[in-house]
Amino acid sequence: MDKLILIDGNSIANRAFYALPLLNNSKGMHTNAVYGVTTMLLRLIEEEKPTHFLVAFDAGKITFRHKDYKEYKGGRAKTPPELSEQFPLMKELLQAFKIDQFELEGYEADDIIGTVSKLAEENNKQVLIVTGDKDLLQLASSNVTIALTRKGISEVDRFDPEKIKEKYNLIPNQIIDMKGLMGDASDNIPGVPGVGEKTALKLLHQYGSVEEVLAHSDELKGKMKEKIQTNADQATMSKELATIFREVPVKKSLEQLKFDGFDQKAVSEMFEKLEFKSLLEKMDGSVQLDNEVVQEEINVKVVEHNNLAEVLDKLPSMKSIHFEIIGDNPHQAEILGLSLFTDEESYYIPFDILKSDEARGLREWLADEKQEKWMYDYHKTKVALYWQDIELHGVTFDIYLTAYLLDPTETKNHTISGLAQRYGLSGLKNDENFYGKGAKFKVPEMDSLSEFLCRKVSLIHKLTPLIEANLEENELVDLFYKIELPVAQVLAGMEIQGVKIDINGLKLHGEEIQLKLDDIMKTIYELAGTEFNINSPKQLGEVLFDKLQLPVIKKTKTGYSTDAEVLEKLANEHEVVSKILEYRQLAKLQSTYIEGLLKEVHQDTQKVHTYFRQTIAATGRLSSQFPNLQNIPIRLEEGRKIRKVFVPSSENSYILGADYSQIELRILAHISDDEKLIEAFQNNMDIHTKTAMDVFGVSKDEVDAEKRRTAKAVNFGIVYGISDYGLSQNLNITRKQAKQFIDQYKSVYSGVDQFMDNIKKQAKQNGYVTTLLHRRRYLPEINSRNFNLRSFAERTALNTPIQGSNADIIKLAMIQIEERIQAESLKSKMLLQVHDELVFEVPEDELDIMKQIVPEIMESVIDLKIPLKVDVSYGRNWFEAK
DNA sequence: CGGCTCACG
DNA sequence: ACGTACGTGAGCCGC
Repeated sequence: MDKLILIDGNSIANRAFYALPLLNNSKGMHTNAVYGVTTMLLRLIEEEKPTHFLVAFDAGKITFRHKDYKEYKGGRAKTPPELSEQFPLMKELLQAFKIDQFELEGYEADDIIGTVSKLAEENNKQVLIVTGDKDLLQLASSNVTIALTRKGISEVDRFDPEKIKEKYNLIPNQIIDMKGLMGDASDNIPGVPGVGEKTALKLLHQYGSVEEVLAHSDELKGKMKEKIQTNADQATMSKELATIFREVPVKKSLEQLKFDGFDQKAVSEMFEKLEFKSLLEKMDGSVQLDNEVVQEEINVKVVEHNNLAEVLDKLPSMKSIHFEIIGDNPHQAEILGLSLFTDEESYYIPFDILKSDEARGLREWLADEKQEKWMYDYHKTKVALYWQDIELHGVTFDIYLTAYLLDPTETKNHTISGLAQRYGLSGLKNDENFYGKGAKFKVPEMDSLSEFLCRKVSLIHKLTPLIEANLEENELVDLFYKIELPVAQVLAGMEIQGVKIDINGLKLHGEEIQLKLDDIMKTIYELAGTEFNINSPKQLGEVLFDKLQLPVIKKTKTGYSTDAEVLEKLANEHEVVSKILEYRQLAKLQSTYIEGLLKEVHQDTQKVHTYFRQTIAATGRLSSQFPNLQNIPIRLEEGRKIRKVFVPSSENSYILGADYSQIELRILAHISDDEKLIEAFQNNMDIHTKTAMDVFGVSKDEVDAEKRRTAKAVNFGIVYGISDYGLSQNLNITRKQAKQFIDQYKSVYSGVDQFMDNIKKQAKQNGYVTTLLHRRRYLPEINSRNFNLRSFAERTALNTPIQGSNADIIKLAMIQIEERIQAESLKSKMLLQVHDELVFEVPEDELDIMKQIVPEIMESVIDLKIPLKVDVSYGRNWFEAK
C-alpha cells in the first residue's frame, strides 16, 4: 500500500530549533533547526519508505481563524531571527530532497495536512503525520497515524485511534473537545479557565463532547458548574478554533506528491553548503558509490610471491601502512593483510604472503624502529600483530589517536572514511557499507578488497600532514607525542602481558555463589507466593507493585523502577525485598564476574587480556573491555573476594597496587588556587573531615561519621559540577538543605567558587575547556537556550578539567614507570590502570625497589601547588593488595 | 537493539 | 519552570 508522509514543517522546525544547540557553521549561518529537520527526513525515508511526501508550512500571520478570534496565537513570543533565517534553507533542502512543500496564505500547516490526509485516506493510502502539535491527533483514523515528537525530535510517539483511546480514553475527534475545554496556552486558545487536562477528560468521559457538557452543565456541582456556565461561549469558540479545516483549496493531486528518492548530488551539495559533515559521511555510506562520486585514480598492485621483491625494493621510501583488522577485540582479531603506499602506486599484501618466508625483509622493516611509519590505530594493530608473531616499531603518527585528541567527543567518525570526508578527501566507502554489517558481513573478492585497502592507506598518507597541522593549531602536539603515542605502546604491553587468573578458585567461588543463589531464589518464590524471573525488572515490578501492592517509589519510562535505591526504601514493607537485593548482588557477581570472566580467560595463557581503549572517554580517561578490568568489585566484601583470583603470573611474585589519594580534589585545589583547599592538602589533612569542619563550622572533634559522610558527598558533588538537586538525591535530604551546604561550601572555599564561575565563562567564550596538559573538550551546548543541555554542558565544563587532568597525570606516570622498569631491567610488569591507580606484578626480590620507585614517580610527574600523594600496598593476589 | 540495572573510578 | 550529579562496560530482558 502507498504511504504518504505529511510533515508539519513549522512545528518540527520549532521543536528542532529549541531541542538542539544553536549550531553555527563557518559562515555564521545558524543551522540547528535545518539539521534537526534533515536527520528526521533521512530517518523517515529510511525507516518508513514513503511513496508520497509533503511538508506543509504556515503562511502569513493572519488566518481565517483570526476572523473569529483576533487574539488567536496572540501573546506568542516572536520567532527568533536565528530560526526564521533557517526557513529558506529548509525549503532549499526540501527541493534537493525532491520532497513537495506547500503553504497557502490564510491557512495553517495543520489545515493543509488535514485536507491532504483526507484526500489520501479517500484514495486508500496509508498516512503518517509528523508533528509536535497534539492538535493533529484529531486526524487519526484506521489509515492515519500521527507521530508526535517528544523530548526534542529524535523520539516520536505514534498515535493511532487505539493509542489515543488507551492514553485519553477518547476517540480522535474528541481531541477537539478536549482543547475546547482546556484551551491551549501556546495558541492563545482560552478554553474554560480553571479546566486543565484532568478535568477536561473527566467531563468528556462522562458527556462525550463540549456541546453535551454544556447541555448538562446543570448536573455539575459548585465551582465547576459556575466555570462552565459562565464560559460556555468561550468553550464553543475554542473548540471551533481547535478544529482543523479539511477543505483547504490545495491544488495538488496525490500524483504530484509522489516521492521516488532524492537527488543524491543535490543533497550532498546542500550538506556541503550547510557543513553537515557527519551527514555527508552517512550519505556516502548509504549509497553505493557510482560515477557521480569522483574517486581518485589509484594504482593498486596485489602482492604475490612473484612481485614481492618489487615491494621490498621500495620499502625505504614508504611511510604509510595500514593493517586491516577484523573484529573489535585485538587479542582475537583477524588480520586480512597490509597495504602500503608510495606516490606512484599502492600495494596490498595478503596476510599469508606477509607471513611467508620470502617476506622476512618486509617484517624486519615493520619491526625497524628507525623506519618511520604513519598509520591508523597503532595500539590495536600492535596487539593484533603480537598474536601473529609480528613486531611493529617506528610508528610516529596515528591518525586515529590524533583525531580523538582533536575532538574526543566524536567517536563514530574517527574512521578513515569519516576523516577523509572531514578533510575534503571524499571517495572512500565506510566499512559498514563495504563489508556489510552483522550477519551480512562478508569480505569481498580480492579485486575490490585490495582497492579498498589501498585507498585507505593512501588516505592515511594524505591525512597525516593535514591532521598534524591541525594538532599544531590546537596546541595538542606535545600531548600526542609525549603522552598519547607513548602510552599507546605501554598499554599494548600491559594487554599482551595480561593478568593471570586462578581458574579453579574462580569456579569454586562460582559454585559457592550458586548454592546461595538457589537458596535465595526459593525463599523469594515462597515469600512472593509466585515463581517468576527475578532478573526481569518487568516481572519483578509486577510482583512487587501489582501483586504485593507495595508503594511505587519511582517510575521509569517503561514501567516501575526496581533499582537498588527503590528496593532499599521498600525493605521495611515486605520481607521479600531484602532477599531480592541479596539476589541481585549475587546474580551480578555470578553472571558478570564469575561466568563473564571465565569466558574471557585465554586458553593458552590462562590469563585475561583486557583491551584498554584510548579513544573513547571524552575526558581522556581510558576504558577497558573484553573483559572490563576497571570495574572489578571492591566496595562490598562479598564482591571484593573476586579479587582473590587475580594472581601473579609467576611463583614468588606479588600483586602491587599504587593509588593516588584524593587526586581529583588535589587537582581542584591546584587549578582553582583556593587558599583553604591548598592549605588543607599541604598539611595532609583528611579532606572530608576538613570540609565537614568548614561547612558545619565545628572543630575536628565534633566531626562525627554523619558529618563526614555529608562532607564527602559535597566534595564529590563539587567535582561533578554540583547542583542542589543532585546533592539532595545523593544524601536523601531536601533541596533546601543541600543548597545550604553548597552555599556554605562556596563561602568558605571562595577560590573554588570563583573557579566554577571562571571555567564556565571560559567554556562559553572558547567553546571548549582544557586540562593541565592541554587536552581539549568542546562543549557546543554551553550556550544552548535549552536549560537541560546548557546545564549539562556547564557541569561538564567543571568536571572535565579535573577528571581529564587526572587522566593526563596518570598516563604520564605510566610512561615514566615503564621507562624506569626498562632502564633498570626489572622483571616487574605493569598490569592495569584503574583511573587513579596502577597495578603491577612484582617478583619478591623487586618488592623493595618497586615500593620505592612507583610512588616516587607517580608523585613527581607533575609539579602542582600541592603535593600528590600515593598509597602503596601489595599481597599474594589483588584482594590481599589492600 | 534499547532499556534497565549495577560494577568501578 | 525546567529536571540533573561526572566518566565508563557488561549482562539480561523483551520487543
